[in-house]
Formats: sequence, C-alpha cells, structure tokens
Amino acid sequence: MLRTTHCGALTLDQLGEEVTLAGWVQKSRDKGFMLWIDLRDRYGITQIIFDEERTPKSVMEQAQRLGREFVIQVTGTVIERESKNPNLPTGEIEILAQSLTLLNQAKTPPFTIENETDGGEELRMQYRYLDIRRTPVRENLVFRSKVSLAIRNFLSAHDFIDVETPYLIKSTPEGARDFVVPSRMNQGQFYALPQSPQTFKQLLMVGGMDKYFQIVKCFRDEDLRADRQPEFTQIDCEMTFVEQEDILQQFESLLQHLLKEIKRVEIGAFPRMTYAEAMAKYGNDKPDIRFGMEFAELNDLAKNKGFIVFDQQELIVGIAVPGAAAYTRKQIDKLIDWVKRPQIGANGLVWVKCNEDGSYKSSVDKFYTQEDLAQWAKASGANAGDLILVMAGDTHKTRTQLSALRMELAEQLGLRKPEEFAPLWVVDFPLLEWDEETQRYHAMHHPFTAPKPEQIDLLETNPGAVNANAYDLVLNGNEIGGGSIRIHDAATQERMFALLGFSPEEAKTQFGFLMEAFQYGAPPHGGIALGLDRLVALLGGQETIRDFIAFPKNNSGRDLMIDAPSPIDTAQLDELYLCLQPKEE
RNA sequence: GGUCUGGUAGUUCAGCUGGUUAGAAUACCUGCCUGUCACGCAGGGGGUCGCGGGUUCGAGUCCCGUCCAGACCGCCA
Repeated sequence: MLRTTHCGALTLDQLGEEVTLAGWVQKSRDKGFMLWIDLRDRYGITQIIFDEERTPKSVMEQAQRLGREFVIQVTGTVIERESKNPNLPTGEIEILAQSLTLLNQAKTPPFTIENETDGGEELRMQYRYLDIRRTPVRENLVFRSKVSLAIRNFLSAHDFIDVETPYLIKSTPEGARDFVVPSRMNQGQFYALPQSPQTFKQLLMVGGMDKYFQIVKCFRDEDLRADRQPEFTQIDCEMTFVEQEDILQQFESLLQHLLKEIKRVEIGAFPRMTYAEAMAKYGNDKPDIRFGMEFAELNDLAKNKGFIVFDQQELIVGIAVPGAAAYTRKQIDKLIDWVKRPQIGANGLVWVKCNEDGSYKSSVDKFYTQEDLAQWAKASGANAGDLILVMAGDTHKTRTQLSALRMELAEQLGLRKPEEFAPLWVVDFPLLEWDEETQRYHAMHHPFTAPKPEQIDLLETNPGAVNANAYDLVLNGNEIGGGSIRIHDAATQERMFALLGFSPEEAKTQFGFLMEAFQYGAPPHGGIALGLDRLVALLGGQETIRDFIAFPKNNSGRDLMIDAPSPIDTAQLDELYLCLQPKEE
C-alpha cells in the first residue's frame, strides 16, 4: 500500500500517529519559513505542513517545487493545528511532513479543480477526468452509485431477476432512429443498438421469468437536449400476471422507498391524473404540480362580449400568477414578447391585474366589465394581488404555449424548488396519435401497448378515441418513467400492426419472432422503464443529467474527450462492405 | 431541418457610435513574507480578437458566408 489512511479520515483522535498519505496537490501556500499543502483524494483534504525548523531541508525544498495536481506520497506525524479550520472535517489537525515522494508530475490543468470551477462546459468535457476530480462532480457520481444500489436492492428484495439482454439487435422503423452497426460476417447487413430492451423483456415473460429488471444502456439517434443523451440508462422492468394497478403500486413503492432512503422524504399515495385531465389543467402530459397556476377555460366567460379576437378561437384559457399584479407594464411586455418568440409562437397575451382593492385592470377593459373580469378571476382562482394571463387559439397549440409560460413563470418566481418532490401518475394515454406528416396513426407509447379492453372494438371504427393501459410516472415536471400493459395475443398484435400501417409481410419481417412467441402460451404481462439519469439528477436537485454521467456527450452527440465519432479508414470500410458517397443535393 | 445567443490571454469575461500600443480578474513564472487555508505584497511573461471574404482612409467592432459551442422548436414509439 502506498498509504496508511486517506485524506478525509484524520482527526485529533490520531494525534501523534505517524501516517502516510497519497493524493493530489490541491494547492500550496508558501510563506517562506513554512509551507502548507492541501492534499486531496476522493475522501477529502488534509493539510500537510513543511516547516524550516521541523522538516528536513531537502524535503522542504522539494515541496516548494510542487505544482497543482502533482501526485505525491507524504509521511509525517499527525499534529494539532495552531490555527484551525472549522470548514474542513480534518481542520483540527495537520501532518508534519518528514518525507515526500513525487509519484507523478502534472501539467497545469486548463481549469481550476475547485468546487466553483472557472472552466466552461466544453473544456470540462474535453478534460472530463480532471472535472471528475472536482468535489461536486465526484459527489454526483457517488450519489448515482448509491441510488442505483438502492434500486437493485429494492427490486431484488421484491423477487425481480436481473437479466442481461443483447445490445446487437435488429433495426425497426417504429419510434426513434436507430444507431446502426455494420456486420462484417454478414455482408450488407446491420445490427441496431436497442432503443430499449422492449421485445426481449416481453420474451422473458413468455419464457416464464415472471419478474425482470435490468439497469441498462439504451440508444437513440435523435437530437439532444440538456436532459437528453444519445446513450442513456434505463431501469427496465417487466412483470407477469399483473394488471396496471399492480405495476403502479409496485413502482410507486420503489420511488417512495428511494425518496425515503436517499432524501429522507416521506410521500404518501401519489396523485393520479388522466392524460386528458393533465392536458386540460396543465397543458402538458408531465405537469409540475409543486405549484398551482392551473388552467382555467374561459370560453363561456370571454366569448361574445365584443372582443372579436377571442370570439373565433377554439379555446380561451388563463392562469393566475400569484403576486404578479404588481408587475410593471415593462415586465408584462417582456412576457408578451417571450410568448411571441418563434419557439413559443403565440399571437399575444391578454392580462388582468387583480388589484388589492378588489378592482381589475386589464388589457381588454374596452370589452369586458369589472363583473366579467371578476368571473375570470373566480374561474382561475386568482386572488387580490394576482395577475391573470390569458391565451387563445387552437386547443392543443394554446395549451402547449400556456404550459411553457406557466413553467417559465414558475422558474422566475422560484416556485420550482429542487428539494421539494411531487410525483404523480399520468394514466389513460391515448393508444394512437395521428401523424400529419405521414398521414397515418402511430403508437403513442409503442406498438406493443394494450388498448383498454372495453374499447378494443373501436380499433377499426374510431382508432383515435381508443385509450391504452399506459402510464407515465412524473416527478417535478419531468417524465421519469413510462410503461404499459402489453398485448399478449397474436391476434390483437396483428390488428395493432395493421392499424399502424404495417402490411402482414412487414409485420412478419420486423416482429415475426414476437408474434410467433405469442402463439406459445404468452402470459398477460406489463412493465415500466424509468430513466435513471433523469431520476438521479432530480433526486440530486438538478435537471441537467450531464453532471450525473461520468462521460457525457455534448449537444451534437460528440465525445469531446476521445473525439468520437470519427472517420474510419478505407480498409475498415472495405471489410464491412461499406462505401462512402457524397450526399446528392 | 429551424429559431435564438455566443466565440477576444491558459481560463472566465469587458471592450460603447468603427479611430493611438486590445484590457480586468484569475491561472502561470520570479522575488519577498514567522500560522496560511480565496493567504498577502512587489514584479513579469502571455493575444492569428474562431475561419474566409466584403464595406471603409481605418474593422475585435459593420455586412455576407462558414465552422464550433450552448439553449430551445421540430424530433425523441
């Protein structure tokens, strides 16, 4: 061993002991007669002291030449500090150095290895191994390990079996774009990396595994966001002989367990909301319910009062912003500009100030009486001092726009408190979604999702009206999981594929193995997949998943550290029967 | 595919309406300093202003193109 203990361990209890520590030079403070080094390892920081009277001269001189991030081994005696540092767990002691070994030198790092680094994101990703030396990043990874272990322990204790499924599988046209891997041994053919182990876990249920889980990488070749990576980790689960209620119960208790174990927060039964209700009340299928500002539909109260802009609209909907009646004209104009940006795309915003004296001042005073506005206030739950903001237009679009505004305001008003946790289930998702572009239905969840049994006959007559036994687990405005009861008979699965525009041949080519399996006594089953990266980030009080991934990719899907993706040489291309051609315009 | 924002010292940034030798902080180097812990003090080195073109007597600054980065929309069953 190169050390007898680590840098976070020593206190006054070890006074007088001779110890050997190894670590990185965080910082040195040279006062000439005396020199201190903050020695850092994963466990903490311990101050080493070199002193012209008590340290051998050669050791002192050697210490004076040490730079930041040099790797050293120090042997010395634990002594009590003359001036203590209460901010450090080891702040009462220091090590009086007797000998020093330089284990490795270091170039000056491109950014400071401190809690508040001066490094920008790009640089930190390029030198991720240096970023990981920083306490906040290291703690995030330790935190992730802790959450992951708690999940494994919980699921194992509930009889779930961890089964690995293959990464080299088959590309399918449904859903996200696949990452594709050429096969050398099978000329002109390709594997795809799994977007999820969906079909495999269903086959495990056919295979009688009963309860399966896997903490597994999934891959999707789509554009990225702050909370989206091309490869990400799912807690993938499936259960046999269950109904929707069983799965909700099981995974509600998992999240309750995690919140209790990790965050010491006890949360009772999670609220449940249908998809339709979530859309009507929050304009969003993953509502953040830590704060109010619920939607109030004002069609009956706002139409036919002479304000022509509203009369033609499909939906008029408002929210009450707490305490915002004091907003200046300038602040309100800024909000109006915000919703008019192309990203939101609203035409405008009507506002009503609910004054403290019970009167109302609005941008539409010409058209509405004080009584009208009082009705709006009542409908939206606005109190004196609140500001009502109203948008109108096409139902779906307007709800989406107002939802974006609601989230932005909550952010501005500090209502999205990171240490407050508000989970809920969103249930009864529509089975299908109409896609304007391709002029056909596609599965809202995935094509293996079971329709509500009582609606199954609507599949051919009114497919858009069919709901699914599908559910999302939502935490603080983020979808952290989703699942469904699956189809387990070949006939229904065939009907589903037909509805999605697969010819029987295509269905057979793509998913023949599944249809085949369903003919050999497939049991009723269902499951869920939780996004581990997002869950860990949220439990850690953040929304950026990159800080909880050891080696993340940037916005364009690049790993800046190893510089991937990268070209491959022609020999390698030849071996794979690949030929690159410039794209024709 | 689209919208927006940014790219200036190792790093994080400032640089106004185009005008002398492009600045600050920090990091780095040298010296000093009898208890530092964001140590302090004095001095020093450090720049293809992303790249290409244009306008102009003159461009870090204005225009066009391009590359890179970030946020968002589309997309993400």
